[in-house]
Amino acid sequence: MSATIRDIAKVAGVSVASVSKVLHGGGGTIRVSAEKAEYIKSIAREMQYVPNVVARTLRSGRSNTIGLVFEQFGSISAGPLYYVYLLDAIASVLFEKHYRLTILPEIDSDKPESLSDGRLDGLIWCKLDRNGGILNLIERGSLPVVALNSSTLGSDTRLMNFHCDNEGGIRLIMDHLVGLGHKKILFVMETGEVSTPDAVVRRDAFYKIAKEKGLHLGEEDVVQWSHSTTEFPVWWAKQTGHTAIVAWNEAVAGSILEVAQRAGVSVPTDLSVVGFDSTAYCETTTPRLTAACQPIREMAIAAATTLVDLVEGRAPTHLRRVFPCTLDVRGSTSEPRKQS
Amino acid sequence: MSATIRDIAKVAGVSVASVSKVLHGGGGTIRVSAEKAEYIKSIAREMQYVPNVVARTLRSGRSNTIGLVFEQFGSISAGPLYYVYLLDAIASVLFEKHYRLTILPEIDSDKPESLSDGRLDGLIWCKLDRNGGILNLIERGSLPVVALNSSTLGSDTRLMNFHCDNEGGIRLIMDHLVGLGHKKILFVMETGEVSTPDAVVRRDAFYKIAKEKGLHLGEEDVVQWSHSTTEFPVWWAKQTGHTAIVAWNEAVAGSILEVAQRAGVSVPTDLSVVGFDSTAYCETTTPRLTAACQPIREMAIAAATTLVDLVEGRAPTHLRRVFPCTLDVRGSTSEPRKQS
DNA sequence: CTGAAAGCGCTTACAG
DNA sequence: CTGAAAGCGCTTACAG
Repeated sequence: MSATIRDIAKVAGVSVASVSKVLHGGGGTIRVSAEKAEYIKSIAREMQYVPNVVARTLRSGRSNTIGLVFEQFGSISAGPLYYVYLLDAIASVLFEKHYRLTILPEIDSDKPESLSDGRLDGLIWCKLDRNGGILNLIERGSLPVVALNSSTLGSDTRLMNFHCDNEGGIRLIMDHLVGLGHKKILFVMETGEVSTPDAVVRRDAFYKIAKEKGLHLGEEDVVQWSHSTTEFPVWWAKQTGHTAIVAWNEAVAGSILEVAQRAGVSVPTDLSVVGFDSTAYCETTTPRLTAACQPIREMAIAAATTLVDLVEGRAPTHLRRVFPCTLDVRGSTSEPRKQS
Repeated sequence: MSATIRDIAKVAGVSVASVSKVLHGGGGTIRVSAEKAEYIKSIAREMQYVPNVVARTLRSGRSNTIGLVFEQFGSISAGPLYYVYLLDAIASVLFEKHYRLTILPEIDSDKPESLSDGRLDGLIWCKLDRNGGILNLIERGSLPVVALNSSTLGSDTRLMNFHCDNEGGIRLIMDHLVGLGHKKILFVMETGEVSTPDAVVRRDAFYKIAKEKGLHLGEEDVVQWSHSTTEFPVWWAKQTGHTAIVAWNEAVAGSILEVAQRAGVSVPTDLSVVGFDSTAYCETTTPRLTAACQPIREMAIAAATTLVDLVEGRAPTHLRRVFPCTLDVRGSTSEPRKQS
């Protein structure tokens, strides 16, 4: 069909080695005179030669392609921009470095070893869980992997791990709420995301910091709601006395804002709501959402950059990088209503 | 490093052909007894065999990978969910059919022929422009390509083309506005997206339909603003007499809503604003955005499905599919203020 | 029913 | 300075 290096060699009357050298560099000892090189190039142009990258990959063992695994890729179109920022930042880095980006479906946990099937040079895994045994297989595998937002991994792994300081973020939130005068605070997780690494770590930080502050918050102050949040009105009717909600991420916080409005609950007058992530999404809610901010783009850029370093044989300086969070105070939090 | 088919053949004492047959199916005439097959499989498991997909691709000419080209990938993180829906829908279809999805950087228009470098079985191209000469090269090339939202392509191409009925959408918008009593309407494009196929087609439809309705709208009723829209207050101060704005997409409409609010212009009381696309984004603006709705997900699903059909040798039924638009009336449009 | 062998298109040590 | 040849790991006609 399309011309190969061999076809060109034949037409030009030289060896395939010379053609390879001229067209693709490489080839240590080969040397070709300038005129001959020009000639080969002209023939290649004439024959509309397109190098077969698959063959080169097979031979060289390098595909110049990085894989990306999103746990719950579906949530990308939910509205909040967390995953979108991630994708955008990773893509920018990779494209600039002349890598391609392949989105993988959620991995069949039976055979993660099939990731080293030659198509990928490395992998970025978002929200990798320490459960599931995938972890061991990945560590054993030959494929360089960088974890992103997989806080529960702990430090007992040789996997590169980039995540934000979730505890620090929750601390900022709690400082803010307690500073406003809130004492009874509810932490909301989402059914189906209960075992998401970040969610778990944030919940634990919630307990820990509440205790530090002498708030006496316990299991009854942590709930799991489904995205459709029929639970909210029921909960509100129970008059539990909570004056503020901390949602584990901005998506959940956003849907709480909506349901609260429909239920006639006024935010922040009746109830303060705080989220986590703080993308531009928080500017579009009504009221605008107070949220802990993690530097998603920066984290994604660091992860992608490091992975490429790893692939190209440059040793990374640290195995683990934790990014500090900040707090963006917007309109969804205020002092609690006077106790009635 | 990792075991190959040949290693297994050696250990099992059979031919590589048999191993290939047992492990990957295929191989027409080969027949292997049940016990021998079991034995081979057990050896493979023992040796932790992982098939090299790159080698298979080189041999078979099929990569099971589809490429996706977004013109202006950067805009994905701007907020509106148009591109996100597209990505999500395409990914779902491909994953289900066991294809991988590779995001490509914007293509070097010098050598689109390098797309057929063996790594892709097909390509989905969003917002492909008829300019640039890429078109011809693609048509000539051996790679199956499906265009998505590339309305300006016209019907003189043998490229598959899936797009919405932009003119129909603009007609719905104009019917709505004129029905409310608007006569002087501004069409807003975005600098840098002026040559985007959809934008061009929508602008032309705007002219055409305005004329049909006897509105006498001309060049002074179409403007290009930059995303930072410093232009809005300047334009508003000129008192042009426009009572409604049609933005070429929801992103532009959204930023107009913001700037208008900052400029103290009340929407829809002082000014009606309409957008195009109508993703969930339109529910998050203040006020909620009236917009023409194109069935983005459905279109993306159709495009991806058809491309896979094409790749796998099933002939598509039509070369071109146009999807009708609808109108989602929300809070950003109302009757014009009484003329003063 | 099974195996030996060619070949997908490239790169790269090696020999001249 | 240049070319012939092996080999990346697989698949598949072909011969036995």
